[in-house]
Amino acid sequence: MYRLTNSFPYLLNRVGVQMGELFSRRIAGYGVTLPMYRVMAALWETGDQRLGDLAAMTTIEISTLSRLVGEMKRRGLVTRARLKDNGRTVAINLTPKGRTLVEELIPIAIRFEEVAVRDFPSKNISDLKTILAEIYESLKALEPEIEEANKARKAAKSKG
Amino acid sequence: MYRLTNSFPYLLNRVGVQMGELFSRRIAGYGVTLPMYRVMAALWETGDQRLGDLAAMTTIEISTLSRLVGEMKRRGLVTRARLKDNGRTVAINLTPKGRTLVEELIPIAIRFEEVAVRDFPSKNISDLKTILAEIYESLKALEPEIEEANKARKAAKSKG
DNA sequence: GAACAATAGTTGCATTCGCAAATATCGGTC
DNA sequence: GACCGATATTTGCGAATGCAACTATTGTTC
Repeated sequence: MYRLTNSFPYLLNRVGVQMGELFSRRIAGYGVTLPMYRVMAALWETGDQRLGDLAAMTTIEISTLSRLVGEMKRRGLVTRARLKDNGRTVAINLTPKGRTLVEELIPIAIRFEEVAVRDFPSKNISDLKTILAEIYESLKALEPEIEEANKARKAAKSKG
Repeated sequence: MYRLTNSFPYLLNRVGVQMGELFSRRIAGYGVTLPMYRVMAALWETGDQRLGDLAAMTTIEISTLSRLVGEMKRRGLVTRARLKDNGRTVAINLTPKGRTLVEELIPIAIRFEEVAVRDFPSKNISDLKTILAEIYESLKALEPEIEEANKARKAAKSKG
């Protein structure tokens, strides 16, 4: 018998939401939100990104990210500038202020992760990370059948 | 060197967001959103729930859930009624219509999960689920240090 | 049994979000 | 080099979200 509470997406989402909520509260005093942290940490790892790449890296929808980056620029955390040689793309980077801040926050993130996984041997955790990364790739296989199912439904609708 | 993209919350969130987005698109034709599905699947597993319990089970914030349940009631998917013996709590249940619908959707959820995990031996997946469930519990350990850090910060602020 | 605290849920309000449309630039074609 | 499709980002707008304040009911204390 199927149980939601034993399903993979449920267990995953629950941990994700909860970690996000706790981390948000932890960093609120620094004046940044969780999405802002994600953007800064992504830029800290890989600087000079285009908006679309940053969206893919952070899994933040692109229009949401556009506004978020605007706000972060206003606060002096990042820079955003059109490229000279290609005016339709922008390059986003950390400012020194943004860099200093994210380097304060990363140890907190490390601490959180450490508490989350400390009951398990590190081998299990690194396996788990590998699995998560591969599952992410596997999900691409679902795309076509989503299209197909929706197409079928639409066709049935217009006929009936 | 720390990398966001190798951190546990990042890998987790990415899979969670992506699965949610794909599943949303898959079920959109049935006229329900992902949060609605979560509520229905939770009620299918454990019926007759109070709002607060349902919020805990689904990790949906309680005021959001209150409105969501209202909308679902309006659509005839669930019932919501104050208890006779305790007027401050409500009991939420699936209607026959809601039950029929969720029983159509659950096989789709099963299918998605199957695709997600099919590259791994089921032992690994069940281990992974166990770990996710235990990590969720471990996170409670972070609560006190969040309070403490924020208290410390507030004290420093009022002094300086 | 009146007063007050605690529990459960709902609603006001400002913010965030995401889709779709609009804008801006680039690359190719004639 | 004007036109058209493709690519990259931004913006308009309605819906969803979450905190805090509010309402309603129950439990407790004197």
